[in-house]
Amino acid sequence: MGIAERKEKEKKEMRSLILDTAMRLFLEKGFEKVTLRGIAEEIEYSPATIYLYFKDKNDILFALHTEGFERFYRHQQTIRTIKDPWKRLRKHAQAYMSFALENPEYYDLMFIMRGPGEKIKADREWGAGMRSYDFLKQNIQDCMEAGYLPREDLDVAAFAIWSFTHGMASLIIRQRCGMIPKEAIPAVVNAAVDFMIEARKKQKQ
Amino acid sequence: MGIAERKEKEKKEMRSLILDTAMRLFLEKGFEKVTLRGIAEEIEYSPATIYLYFKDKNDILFALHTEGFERFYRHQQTIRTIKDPWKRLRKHAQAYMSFALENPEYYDLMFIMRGPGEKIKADREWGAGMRSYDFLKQNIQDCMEAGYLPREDLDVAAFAIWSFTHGMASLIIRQRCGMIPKEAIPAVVNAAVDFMIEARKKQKQ
DNA sequence: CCCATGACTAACCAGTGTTAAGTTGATGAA
DNA sequence: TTCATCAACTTAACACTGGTTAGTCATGGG
Repeated sequence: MGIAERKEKEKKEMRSLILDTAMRLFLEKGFEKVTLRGIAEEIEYSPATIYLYFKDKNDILFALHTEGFERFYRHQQTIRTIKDPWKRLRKHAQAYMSFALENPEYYDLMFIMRGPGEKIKADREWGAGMRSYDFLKQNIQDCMEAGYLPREDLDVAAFAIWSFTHGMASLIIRQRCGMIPKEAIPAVVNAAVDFMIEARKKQKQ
Repeated sequence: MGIAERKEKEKKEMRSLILDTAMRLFLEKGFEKVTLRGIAEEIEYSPATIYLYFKDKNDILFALHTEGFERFYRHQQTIRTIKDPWKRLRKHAQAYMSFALENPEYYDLMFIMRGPGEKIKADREWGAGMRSYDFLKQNIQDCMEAGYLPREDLDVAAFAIWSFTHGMASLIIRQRCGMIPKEAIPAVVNAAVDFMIEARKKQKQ
């Protein structure tokens, strides 16, 4: 089975070569500026070759989309081990931001870009996103139960916190923060998390 | 001067007809999906006619961009009359959100879309945005001075609050809130503002 | 009657997604 | 060793779309 096996591997490699290149072009050119011909040229194959590995252009964006949520979820899981719910929530926000800032292309695709086909809503695409959202909600609930946060509407709290981190991430990624010098951004983000979340901590009674 | 005057008026009307139509198409089709041919068809003129009123496509986006910041600033000014800084800050957030939700096309263009020509940064484009940002900062400072907020870093506080509202606005506009039923959105937004801002209020000592 | 102005027609040109048809080189049976 | 097969890959084209412009025409003020 050596040969079939090797071919299988090569096929996978080609797929991820295309995927990686597409993602890199996203980063560089942004937008729908990613073109099949562009990808093809970059990997030094003909445009038609790509169709041997992907159904069409959307299929590529789709694959990147799911891949993004996969990475995102894995990235979040690093905070699982933190015992104290409050510390965990804070790290949660930090992890969110570090994912966004270290993977701006993925973040953009997942949370900012007008979707490749807006119809895919109830699909397992959303499922992957939901998994992460539920993880956040669980974390907030733990904080409420531990007395760190007043027992308010869980959905509202989750939406508020998510909005806050997403707001920072998308302002930075879409370059609306001209007033903040680039090198100061991580510090400002951290301070903002303090301002918004840390300062909201209720002393355990 | 009757004739020249009338022609002047007609020219202005045509300009804003094009602008309005372009903006409406933005709303409907979104994206860079706005095409000169599309606008032309909509206003029932030939594509070439548009070039009599605008240099090129970017010129149109540009005009919409400035128009957007103009409206935005005017919208914000309605809260000027509120005396109590804390009430004013809360209304500020609400006004931000109502602008965003009532003018999603403008909001998208101004704060989310990858800019039509990213280079225009230090320009008066940014100036118009800055004016609104400074207004927010002033409001926050008033709250600090009135003892409603602890005297922390003003820039951090402004960035945090802006991020929060922008996060809500952009999640909603770019339809990442599948978990919230459409009709519940205004209420959730309000509750989130309470959660994030209202609850952060420090009693005057 | 002249011609400036506003508008239109028609086309150009550069892309873009996509596909049909051909080429080639390795694979594996005869 | 030979050679049909087949998958990978390419070429070339199709069918569009979109921004843009050159050339043309009608109308109405002077």
